[in-house]
Formats: sequence, structure tokens, C-alpha cells
Amino acid sequence: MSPARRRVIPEATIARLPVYHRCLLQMQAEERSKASSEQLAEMAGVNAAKVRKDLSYFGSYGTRGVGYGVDHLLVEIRRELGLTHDWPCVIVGAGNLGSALAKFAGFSDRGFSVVAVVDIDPARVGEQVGELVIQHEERLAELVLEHAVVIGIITTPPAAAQEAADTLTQAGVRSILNFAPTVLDLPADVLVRDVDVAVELQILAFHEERRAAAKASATAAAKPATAKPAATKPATGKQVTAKRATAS
Amino acid sequence: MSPARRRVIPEATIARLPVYHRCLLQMQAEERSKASSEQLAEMAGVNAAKVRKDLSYFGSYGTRGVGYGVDHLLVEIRRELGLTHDWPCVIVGAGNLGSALAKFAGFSDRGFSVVAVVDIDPARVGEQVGELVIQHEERLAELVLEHAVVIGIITTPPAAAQEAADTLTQAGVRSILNFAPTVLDLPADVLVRDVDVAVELQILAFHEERRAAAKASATAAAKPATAKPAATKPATGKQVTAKRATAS
DNA sequence: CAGCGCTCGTTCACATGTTCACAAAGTCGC
DNA sequence: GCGACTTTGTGAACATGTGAACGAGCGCTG
Ligand SMILES: NC(=O)c1ccc[n+]([C@@H]2O[C@H](COP(=O)([O-])OP(=O)(O)OC[C@H]3O[C@@H](n4cnc5c(N)ncnc54)[C@H](O)[C@@H]3O)[C@@H](O)[C@H]2O)c1
Ligand SMILES: NC(=O)c1ccc[n+]([C@@H]2O[C@H](COP(=O)([O-])OP(=O)(O)OC[C@H]3O[C@@H](n4cnc5c(N)ncnc54)[C@H](O)[C@@H]3O)[C@@H](O)[C@H]2O)c1
Repeated sequence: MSPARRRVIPEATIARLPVYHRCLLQMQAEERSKASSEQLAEMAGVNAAKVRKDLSYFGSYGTRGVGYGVDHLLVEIRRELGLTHDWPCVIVGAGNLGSALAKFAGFSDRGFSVVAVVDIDPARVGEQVGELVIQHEERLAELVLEHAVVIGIITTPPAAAQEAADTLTQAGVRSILNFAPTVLDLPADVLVRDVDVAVELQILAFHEERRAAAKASATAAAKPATAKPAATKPATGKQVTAKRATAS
Repeated sequence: MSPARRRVIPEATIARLPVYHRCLLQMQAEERSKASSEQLAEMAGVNAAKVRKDLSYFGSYGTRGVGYGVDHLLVEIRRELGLTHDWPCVIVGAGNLGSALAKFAGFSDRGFSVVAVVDIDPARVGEQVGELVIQHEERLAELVLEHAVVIGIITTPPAAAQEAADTLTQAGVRSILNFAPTVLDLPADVLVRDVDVAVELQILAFHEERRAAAKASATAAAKPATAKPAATKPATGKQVTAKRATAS
């Protein structure tokens, strides 16, 4: 085999692969067999050159003059993302958010199966959530080993997040998706991705605040000097479509 | 007043402000009155120089030889993020995720209040979720105007997301937090932030896949050439602590 | 089978973000 | 008040990511 062919794929590219994957799935559903970088870019909301560069990293051929084969590209991306096999996940903390995630069906499609949900609250243990029964948090390490869990999802209150992460790590989990607004301190070989809804809202608020400030000063400054206010300000958006931002 | 003093604050900095804010709150709770960039950096899981540069963008003084005044810095950041006033939000789609968000109490602390929740399913309309009653999606535009909603949160199925976004936009909402795995097509002045849990999982999976591949080829290659496998591979993590990644 | 048009893959210049390193500016002890 | 020590604020080097431009390769057509 020729396994280690490409190397050092940029993080930014990796973050876009799932989006391409999703677009390609949609194209497949629409029976399209070929896709040009232009079309993919349009659908994914990015630049066409970026698409080509991203795809070229893992040597996937498109065909010049034609485009990329949808099916072929899907296979490539799926292999690259490791979506060919199943990733057993565990959810720690069966509260509002943990339960919502546990009930959500959309992950299994992509090869992520939630194999266990734990909580520390005895009142919740035994409760059914989706297809699973909530287990006690004491059994977390045990469950990780039993199901060969690879990804841990933390949805505990912030104060309990570090402890949950430690337990997961000690049980061998190297990949953690953390929803708690807590900076986790873990060994360097553990990969943590934080999803913090409050942070997202605050970023939106920042820009709203700026918008308001810009408008206020434009109004206040009225006409002085140049005609900048109206002419220069809408530069906030350069693209034709909305500004977009996803997890890094 | 001296409002428009600093300009062009980098996106990356903005994304870190909420984290600093959280750390400072914690310090305040611990009655610490001063914080050095070093301490803040440690707590926020970033580099100290980055902290200083970030803070310097909006001209906040620390005191050389001493550090930053926790209270003062909190006020500055809060002002910068617009956390001094309330941001009315609306949730579109009262399913698993929408309900979890609506019930969540942690947002109001930061000035984000969910003023309405809508759903298209007649069976759900009228249902109580947290402190609110689910309204019909038809009333969305009306509710936006009535409550002067500034931020829209989309938690509908992917197929309904574009429509929800259009309605929000037409009603004047300029900031959208989108949980649906859909690329929204909106006017350039609308700021969209996507939160896609599936994408996060896929990114984790990618790195797990790479880890596995690296280990496999290290094992396969056994000893040939240099003693690299063990020595070079753990270079995955350069920092002392876990790799971290948040929304861009 | 040669010419033509299309689209990839790559290169290059630029923009954004990170880290280092150090002078300037303050505090604190004496 | 002065000198030693600490920590900020920032300039400059480096790293990463983006977007435009363009040559090279492929399929189609006549
Ligand atoms: N919409 C949301 O729910 C939302 C939004 C943004 C952020 N968050 C964050 O996500 C996390 C969970 O939020 P939530 O609303 O689901 O909270 P929640 O209080 O509803 O649920 C937390 C659950 O974790 C359990 N728990 C506590 N300590 C535990 C431990 N050591 N091990 C296992 N389980 C433990 C609790 O018993 C509880 O059931 C919080 O950190 C919150 O800040 C939630
Ligand atoms: N854990 C999760 O729940 C989770 C995780 C990742 C992604 N997501 C995404 O978040 C979104 C919501 O997920 P969910 O699990 O809450 O789904 P859900 O099916 O439980 O909820 C969706 C709700 O939206 C309502 N709806 C449909 N069309 C609407 C419209 N036009 N206007 C208003 N409401 C409408 C439906 O009636 C339903 O109540 C989905 O796009 C999903 O892919 C959810």
C-alpha cells in the first residue's frame, strides 16, 4: 500500500473537509456525478482556489477540464477523515445538553456512535435517554475500556469538567469535545476541541456593538471631512454573501 | 468621550476576549485584585505575549511591574464585548437542541436573554420550555420586532435553516448563530457563526486517524534508518499542555 | 488526430496571526 | 530619593492561511 503519501495537512483545510463532505453527499443525493471546484466552492461558501488547494493536499485527482468525481472524492475524504470505521463516543453529563446530544440521531450517519452516557446524579442514573440508559459516572473508566471509546464528550457543569477530562484521559481517551466553559489542563497528546456557545454569542455581540458604534459616530460626525462614513463603512463585508465563521 | 480610540481588532483576538473575561470573573470570585499577563495566560491556556498584545489593542492599561487590575480589566472587556447591555435573542426550532438552549440559565449572566422560542410544529406550540412558551414560527418576524431581537439562533433541521435565516434577516436580525449543518446564503452584512458538532467530531476523528496511521507506519517501519518513530512522533504536541482549539 | 476550451494543480504575493525579545515604565525596599 | 526588580507594551521575525493568476493536462469536436 501507499499509506503515508501526503503529509502536513493544514488545520484550516481539515476543518473544511467535513463541509466538503457534506456538500458532496448532497450532490450525490442529487445524482450529480461530477463537481467542479467552482461548484463545490459555491456550495461550501468558500473560494474555488481554496477548494482546489485543499483537495490537492491529499493528492486526490480531479480531472482537468472536467472536475472531480463526486463518488471518488467522497471516498477519498471519507478515508482521510476516518469515516470508514466507527468511532465510539461517550457522553459525560446527562443534563440538558448531554441528553440532547445523546438523543440526536445525526451522528451515527457519520460513523459516530454514542455508546454510553454517564451522570453523577443518582436520580438520573437508570433513566432512558434516546436508546441508552444513563450509567453512573463511577463506571466511566470501565465503560471506556469496555466499548473501546475513542472520543469523550463533556457536558458537565464547568466545575466538574476537569475531573471528567482526567478520568477520560486516564482511561485512554485522547480526543475530547468539551462543551463546558472551562480550560482543560491535560497532557499534550490529548486533543481538546472546545465548543462554547456563550463565546459565540459574545463574538456576535462584539460585532453588533461595533456596528452600533460605527453608526453612531457616522451620525455624530455627520458630514465633516470626507464622505467616508457611508462609503468606507460597509467595507465590513467584502464578499457577496454573508460573513461566515466556524470552529477553527 | 473618547470612543473610537482603537480600531481593527483582529478576529482571533475577539475570539479570545470571552475567555479572558471568564478567567477574570473567576479571579474576581477568588478576590484576586491584580493579574499578570503570565497568570492570565496560564489560566486561559494561551501564550503570555498574546495576552498582552490582545489587551493592548483596546488600550487598556495594565501597570508595568504589577499587572492588570482585575476589576478594571473586566469593565474594559465587558464594554468592548458589549456585555454592558442586554442582547435579546430568539431561538428558531424548539427540538432537542433548541429546548436545551432555551432551558439553559448560563446565558442571562452574560447579558443574553432568550426572549422567544418558535417552532413550526403545531404540536409543540404552547408547550412550556424553561420560562418561555413556544410560539408558532409564523410569528417569528413579529416577535423579532416586538422584542427588538438582535441575535437569532437557528436550531431547526438543516432543510429549514435557510428559510429561518431569511425570515430573521428580513425582520432585521444581523447576527445569526447557526447550529444546523447548512451553509446559509445571506446578505453580506449579516454575520453568521456556525456551530457544527458533527464537524468537530470529524476533526477529532481525522487526528485519531492520523495517530493510528503514524503508529502503524512506525511499527511497520520498525527500526530502519534513524530512531525517529519514538523520538519524532510525539512532536504532535509542542506545548506542555493539551492542544486546544475553539471556534475561530 | 489536431486544435480548442475547460478546469485542475501549483506558484506567488499578500494578509493574518503568533511568538520572541527587549526597552520603557512602573513598584517596592531601604 | 535611588536602585533593583518586575511586568507591560510593541517592533520585528516567523508561521500559517488566503486569493489571484496561470501553465499544464484532459476531453470533446470537427
Ligand atoms: N444549552 C445548554 O445546555 C448549554 C449551552 C452552553 C453551554 N453549556 C454548557 O454545557 C454544560 C452542560 O450544560 P447543561 O445545560 O446540560 O447542564 P445541566 O446542569 O443540565 O447538566 C449537567 C449534568 O452533568 C451532571 N454532572 C455533574 N457533575 C458530573 C460529573 N462529575 N460526572 C458526570 N456528570 C456530572 C449533572 O448531574 C447534570 O445532569 C455546562 O458546562 C454548560 O455551561 C450548556
Ligand atoms: N444534539 C443535537 O441535537 C444536535 C447536534 C448537532 C447538530 N444538531 C443540529 O441542530 C439542529 C436541531 O437539532 P435537534 O436535535 O434539536 O432537531 P429536532 O428535530 O429535535 O428539532 C428541530 C425542531 O425544529 C422545528 N422546525 C422545523 N422546521 C422549522 C421551521 N421552519 N421553523 C421553526 N421550527 C422548525 C421542528 O418542529 C423541531 O421541533 C439540526 O439541524 C441538527 O442537525 C443537533
